[in-house]
Amino acid sequence: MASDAQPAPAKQPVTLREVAALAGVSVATASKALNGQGRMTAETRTRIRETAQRLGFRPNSLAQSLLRRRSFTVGLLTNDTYGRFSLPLMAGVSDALVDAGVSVFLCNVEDDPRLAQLHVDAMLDKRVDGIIATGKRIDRHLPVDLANLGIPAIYAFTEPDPNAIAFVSDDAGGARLAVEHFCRLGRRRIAHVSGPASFAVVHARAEAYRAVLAENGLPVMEPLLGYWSEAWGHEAVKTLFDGEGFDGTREKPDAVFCGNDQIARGVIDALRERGIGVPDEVGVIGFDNWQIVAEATRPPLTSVDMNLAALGREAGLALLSLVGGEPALPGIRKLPCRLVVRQSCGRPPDG
Amino acid sequence: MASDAQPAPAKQPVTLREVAALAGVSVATASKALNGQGRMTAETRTRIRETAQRLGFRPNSLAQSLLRRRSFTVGLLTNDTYGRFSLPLMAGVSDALVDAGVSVFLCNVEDDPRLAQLHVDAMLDKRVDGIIATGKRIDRHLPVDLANLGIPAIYAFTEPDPNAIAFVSDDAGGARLAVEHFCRLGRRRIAHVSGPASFAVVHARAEAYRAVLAENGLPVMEPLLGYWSEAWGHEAVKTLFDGEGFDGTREKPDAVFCGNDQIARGVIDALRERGIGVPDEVGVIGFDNWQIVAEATRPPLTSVDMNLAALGREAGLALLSLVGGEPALPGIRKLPCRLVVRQSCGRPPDG
DNA sequence: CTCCCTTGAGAAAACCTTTTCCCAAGTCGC
DNA sequence: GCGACTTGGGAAAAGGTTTTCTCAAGGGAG
Repeated sequence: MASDAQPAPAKQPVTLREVAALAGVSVATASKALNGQGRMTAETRTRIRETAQRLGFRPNSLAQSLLRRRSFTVGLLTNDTYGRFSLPLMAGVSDALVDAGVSVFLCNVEDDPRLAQLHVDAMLDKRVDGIIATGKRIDRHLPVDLANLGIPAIYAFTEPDPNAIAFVSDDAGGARLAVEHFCRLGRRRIAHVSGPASFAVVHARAEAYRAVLAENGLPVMEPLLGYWSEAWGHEAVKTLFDGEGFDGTREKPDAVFCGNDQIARGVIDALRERGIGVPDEVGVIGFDNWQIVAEATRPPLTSVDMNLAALGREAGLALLSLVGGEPALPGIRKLPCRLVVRQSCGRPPDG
Repeated sequence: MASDAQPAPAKQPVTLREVAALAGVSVATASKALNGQGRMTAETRTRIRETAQRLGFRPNSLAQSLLRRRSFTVGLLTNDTYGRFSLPLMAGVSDALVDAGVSVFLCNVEDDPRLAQLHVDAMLDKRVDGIIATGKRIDRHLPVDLANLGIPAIYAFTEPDPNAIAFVSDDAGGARLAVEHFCRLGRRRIAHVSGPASFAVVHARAEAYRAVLAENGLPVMEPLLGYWSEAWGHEAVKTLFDGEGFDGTREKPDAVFCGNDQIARGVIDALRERGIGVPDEVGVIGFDNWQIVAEATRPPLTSVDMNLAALGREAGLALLSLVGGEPALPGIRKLPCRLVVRQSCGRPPDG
């Protein structure tokens, strides 16, 4: 026989109709009882609730969505294949939304416009309440236009045009954090090695680097722009220590602020090979706080953390309020970074 | 006025009813026309199709799902926070499903049973067609039971009980690939440095390592088990080169097969610091083929790739056929790894 | 000229829930 | 004792689509 003592393998989900029938009421009343709406005796309400509980009733979200015109789903579009940036961000988004019962479709669209359109269409068909777009790097845009989709769109860690809503890390602020930390530690010859000039963040950070040095009356060395790789970090060390040095004084750096953790790692490895002590002779600070790299570096790498999870959380909350109909001004919100101090930057001279 | 020349900002999505009205037919006929069902004159069909096209009609997936009892969504559950393994896998899953119009909810549940249950419930409410579960490592299970959910579940890169359906990488095969490659290159003293003994894959790979050496009549050194970190790679090199060596012969290794790329990187760095040439004196092969690490290693690291994207694709296709009602035998399917040869393993002596 | 069959298309039910409107019975005030 | 109001609960529509059933018209066979 089909009846056994098991706790019901939930073959077909229980519907409200069944709950209502078993509780001896109409579906309308059952619905109201479960949603705390309508008027009925307390006895009726509890009876219905208990019946629902006993049957393990869970409302069909599809039916609800159809009626409410709200699916309680959002799409997260990314072109960050390895998830270096998008996964922490996604964690934040998810965290902000899960309590509202909102689930997230993750779509990796690489840089393929056709694939991007395919995913966007699929999400539109599924009536997502909104879309969050994120990119590998702040100015590497997605190959698809999210305006005029008829649903709210929020950008995170990527800046489209200025009349969209975007959340990005405050890269200039992050750079300040790093360089000012070096200043406080008494470093006086601070160099900057960063990624390609084609990235907007490279310039934002370089500007901040220059500004902080100027404020502290320290000499500036023209930032070395190259690639986001360890190999470039190695190469940059050659230039830094075999080259001209600062301001014609031929002084060598006692600190290097790097554009990301991979560059920083390359720099540290190259310094070690030259017999230059980190952090004693030269301090190094990275950017991104990619834990797995920062902690494996010897010594462990001090790095600027962009708080991607917080960024994702903010983006999620903003989308939620947008979906809820609250108005929001377009614009770009910069969220502060934080410095995660490990051992590569050194300690204050006096302890 | 509300009418302007813009290409219609699609405020409210177009419904089938509107298409039908404009084409002068009933919704039933419109539906059939668009789905290639029913019978009607070719003229009617094309007229309806053109109307739909012109209005930019896209069927409401929610309504379809409600009726078909199929939502064209699946959930991907993971506890891999940084997405090292789950993102490539997800890419494969997504790739397998996107053409079927299926979207993927990504849920990172960390190791929190409460959070896991929350996500599973949310997905059940949304009537996902199935669930794919994946873990950080093959034997690090999710803190939630996916049996008896009433929908198909597939495991990828994680093995639950043997009467589930799981796709995992053939770790033993991958290890064979690496060790046999060393043998072909003429290496004779092949050591193995791997992760913690608490991981099943560590033993699977170690077994294969022993087997291949035995088959080739080469001496076995007891595998060194430790951690999945660079630091452990460093430490292991001490043991390998300051210790007993092979079989009391006190011979030192001329090759090291590592349990992952981070260990391999640590080993290579430590060898360089000892002045031991890689690959000339000692060859090194890693596992995971974590591109960003493997390519940054000097020299670039030869590594075993678990084909996670392929794994994801297989899992996605399997789930699809399960959802389609096709029966599938429970069991664990192992998918082959492949060796990605870079420079750390050396070339054939006469090559 | 009938009868049957085919063709083309529409009506309606179904999926599941929410919400508005409605009604019957009871209660209160005067 | 009567009107007005409250209370408890149900009927029905709505959301957008698919599918089954139904039906009218037309065509061919006898």
